[in-house]
Amino acid sequence: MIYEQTELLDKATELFWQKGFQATSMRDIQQALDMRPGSLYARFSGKADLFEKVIGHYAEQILGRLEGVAAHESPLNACREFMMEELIRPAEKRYQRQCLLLNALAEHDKLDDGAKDALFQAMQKLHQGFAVVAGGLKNAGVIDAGVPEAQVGQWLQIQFVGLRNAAFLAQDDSQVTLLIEKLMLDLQGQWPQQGAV
Amino acid sequence: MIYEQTELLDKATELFWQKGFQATSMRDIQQALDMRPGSLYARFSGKADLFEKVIGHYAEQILGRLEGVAAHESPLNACREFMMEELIRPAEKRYQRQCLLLNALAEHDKLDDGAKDALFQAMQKLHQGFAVVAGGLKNAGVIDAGVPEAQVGQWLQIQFVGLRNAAFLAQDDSQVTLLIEKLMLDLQGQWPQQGAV
DNA sequence: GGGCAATTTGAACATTTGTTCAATTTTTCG
DNA sequence: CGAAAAATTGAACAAATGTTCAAATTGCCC
Repeated sequence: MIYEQTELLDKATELFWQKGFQATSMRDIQQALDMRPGSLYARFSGKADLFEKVIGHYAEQILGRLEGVAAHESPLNACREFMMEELIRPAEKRYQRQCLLLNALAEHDKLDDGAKDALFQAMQKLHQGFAVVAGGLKNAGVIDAGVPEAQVGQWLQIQFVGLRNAAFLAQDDSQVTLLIEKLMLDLQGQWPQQGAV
Repeated sequence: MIYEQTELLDKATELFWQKGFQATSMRDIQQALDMRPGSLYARFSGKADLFEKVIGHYAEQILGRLEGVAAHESPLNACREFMMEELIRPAEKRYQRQCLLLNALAEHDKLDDGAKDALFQAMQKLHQGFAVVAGGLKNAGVIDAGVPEAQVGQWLQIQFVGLRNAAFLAQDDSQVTLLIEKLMLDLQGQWPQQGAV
């Protein structure tokens, strides 16, 4: 069976997302893609290399979505929608409520240097995406112009990461919705002054 | 070498925290404790059982700390202190900035049913701990009496989880301190109404 | 000290893992 | 068509893993 690089990466992403890096064996991937070991190794130098590509692919996708949020006519509403889409996944895709990057980070010392670098770079890309959203929110007047975008970006990332965990564990999605509304309020709320105690 | 159960669990906790469940081999544990396989298996029925006990031990400890926070004369200050303690760890213990439970959750489908149950129970215990803190905050008048404790507890847990990740990645601890201050402001900020859109 | 129980030892086992490579099949192109 | 090039196959390997258990050691009581 032959695949385009993207299609192959999408399938592998799904597996890694579902089971994690270590728990996903090359045989799992071989079976899911109906490929023999040699064919896979002809495309990727090894499991770490494949994972590295998957991480990059995933980060690129998220970054694109966040740039879309920032460019929306109402970044605030787009931000809420983004959170809802990511957090309220149907039961059969519940594993997608967890963050692929965060899970990878939990296993980061089992990754070789290349994959580790790709992971930290992906986290940075995520942060960058949220900083762009912060910029959009500032332009829209939601946030005071004096608050640094990087700071708001980091805060948004924290909310995103924390909410994903809550959404993964939650049995009732209405709770999650309520927590997203709290996020919306806090976004428009007060921000600490740099330097002030 | 002989160990008390607690001492043994502490050592094992350190290893699992540092490397994760799968990446920590029984041989790692044997070496760290200077114990031979049979001695370990005489105390624990297997790796999963040991991990289960570690998770329980860890959750119990955190719960105790949170109850202390709630009982403090100023729960708000105690809450800030708790966050600072957990998030600003020295370089040699940076791995402790990540959450043992969250990391375990990332590997949850590699755990057997017993360990998985223990993990979900531990997460619930964490939530319970934060709900107790929320109660303390309500008593102190920080939060409006109309906001449910469980909801504030869940929100605090989200902040905790998200901040840990940020603190783990952060290169500058002053950024983390600033984000904790934002948490303090949001805690005293507005809360969404149940049922309202 | 002697004998019984409990604990500890460490070699060994069965699986699973990522990876390799010679042989085979498929594709390319004059 | 036919030969060279590229891709695919699948059996095999070496290393690591969780776990077991008969033998050796230690601890305890009379």
